Amino acid sequence: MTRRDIPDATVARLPVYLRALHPLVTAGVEVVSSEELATIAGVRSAGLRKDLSYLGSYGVRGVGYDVERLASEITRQLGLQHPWSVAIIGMGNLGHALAAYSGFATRGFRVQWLVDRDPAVVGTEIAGMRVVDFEQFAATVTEQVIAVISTPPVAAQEVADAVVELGVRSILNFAPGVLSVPSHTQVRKVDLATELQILAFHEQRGKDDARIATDGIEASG
Amino acid sequence: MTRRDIPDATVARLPVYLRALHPLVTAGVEVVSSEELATIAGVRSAGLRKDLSYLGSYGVRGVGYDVERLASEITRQLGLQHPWSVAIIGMGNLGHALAAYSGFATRGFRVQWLVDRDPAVVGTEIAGMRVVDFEQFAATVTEQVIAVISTPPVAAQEVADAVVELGVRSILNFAPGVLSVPSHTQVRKVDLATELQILAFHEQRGKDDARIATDGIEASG
DNA sequence: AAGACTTTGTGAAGGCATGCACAAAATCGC
DNA sequence: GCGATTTTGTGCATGCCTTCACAAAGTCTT
Repeated sequence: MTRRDIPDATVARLPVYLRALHPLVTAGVEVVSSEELATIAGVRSAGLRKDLSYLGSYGVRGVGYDVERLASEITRQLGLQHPWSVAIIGMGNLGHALAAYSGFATRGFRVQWLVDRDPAVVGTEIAGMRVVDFEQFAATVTEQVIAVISTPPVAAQEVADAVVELGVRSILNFAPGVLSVPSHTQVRKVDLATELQILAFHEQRGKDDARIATDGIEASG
Repeated sequence: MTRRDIPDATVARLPVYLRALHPLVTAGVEVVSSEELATIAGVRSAGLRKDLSYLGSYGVRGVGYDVERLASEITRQLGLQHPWSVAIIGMGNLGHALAAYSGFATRGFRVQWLVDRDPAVVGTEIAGMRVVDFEQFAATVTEQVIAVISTPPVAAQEVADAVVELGVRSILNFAPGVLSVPSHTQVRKVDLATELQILAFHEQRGKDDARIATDGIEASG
């Protein structure tokens, strides 16, 4: 059982497990069963066990998983031992909210740059950080950085090209529309209106179906 | 070919196609081939054709798809002929940004309620709308409504219970963590930190893989 | 009117993910 | 110590989604 090739579906769930583990770690719980953790995470226990098996064998039969060890193993696998630097580009409403979002810091990320091209915004302070223009950003980037694009749609491609040019290989894109990037660059997209439209479809169909989970995150009550 | 049971994966892409069609409609383009539209939407043409085939036969062989007809058909299928009412609950940074987000209005949604429980926030105006408390919201809801939960994590479950009680059957949840809802209620989740963590995993693995698409939205350039 | 050309719609195949069911492995009680 | 009990790890079956490849169906040219 090599630790290479973890299925994409599993990778997408590891953050969920990590999050589910966090309160247990804090509460000092030492051991958790796949059944319990699956309930917290909103998945099936068999799937959880299979997912964890890709990381190696970190459970004890008849007992369960060592909470702390499992959390640290997932953290390691996700590459979150050291925080990642994040640049938020586009300081509109959304960029503003993202800059102030505390969830990044608590989950392994450090927002290091707030970038905008509007001279009226550059130099102002948002959530305790000074907004810089793209040139200043480009001049100060040294390490690996994840770019978050929260510009208006028309500017998104241009920004993507520019950050790729800087060596960025991971982009989280909030602007609707498709980004063209080189093959070595990964893009994840969050489109709020799309999410609502999917909900609308099912709500309209209504009655028959329902309970469709995005990532298998939801549990019934 | 009944028009029931459209696969989930297809439903999730219909909004993308609709968005890709929009500029074509605006530009007055009359016909588009699956190849062209697939490029715009960032998918493969074969998959696009299969997806569209679930809606019925709206293309003409040797020609392509009538842009306007296709757009209106997808709009109809998604249930977007009439705008849906949306309530944003939790007027923190994110709720604030969502309230001001223009993308909802242009894509079939009308934000009708901004809800918060902080008395200091209730009554204030955000993006031209007055913030109400939950009681006022509950008292004025009549029609179908989609609830967007942008509260802190600890309040999310409580809010979910409350809106379900009001008859809401569709929830878009920005709060990390699992929501327990009755089986007739659908929840979609957007977790920003999770998205970054997935990026971090691939960036760390680096080199070998990359170009992993969230929804198959990205195109290479 | 017929043949060349284009593009859709779809059957079939392959790959991936999920869920089941159970053997393997550990603890606990006596 | 040994059998009962618990819980993991995983082989297998099932179902879903994607991709391929091509026949069907239309347009265009001559």
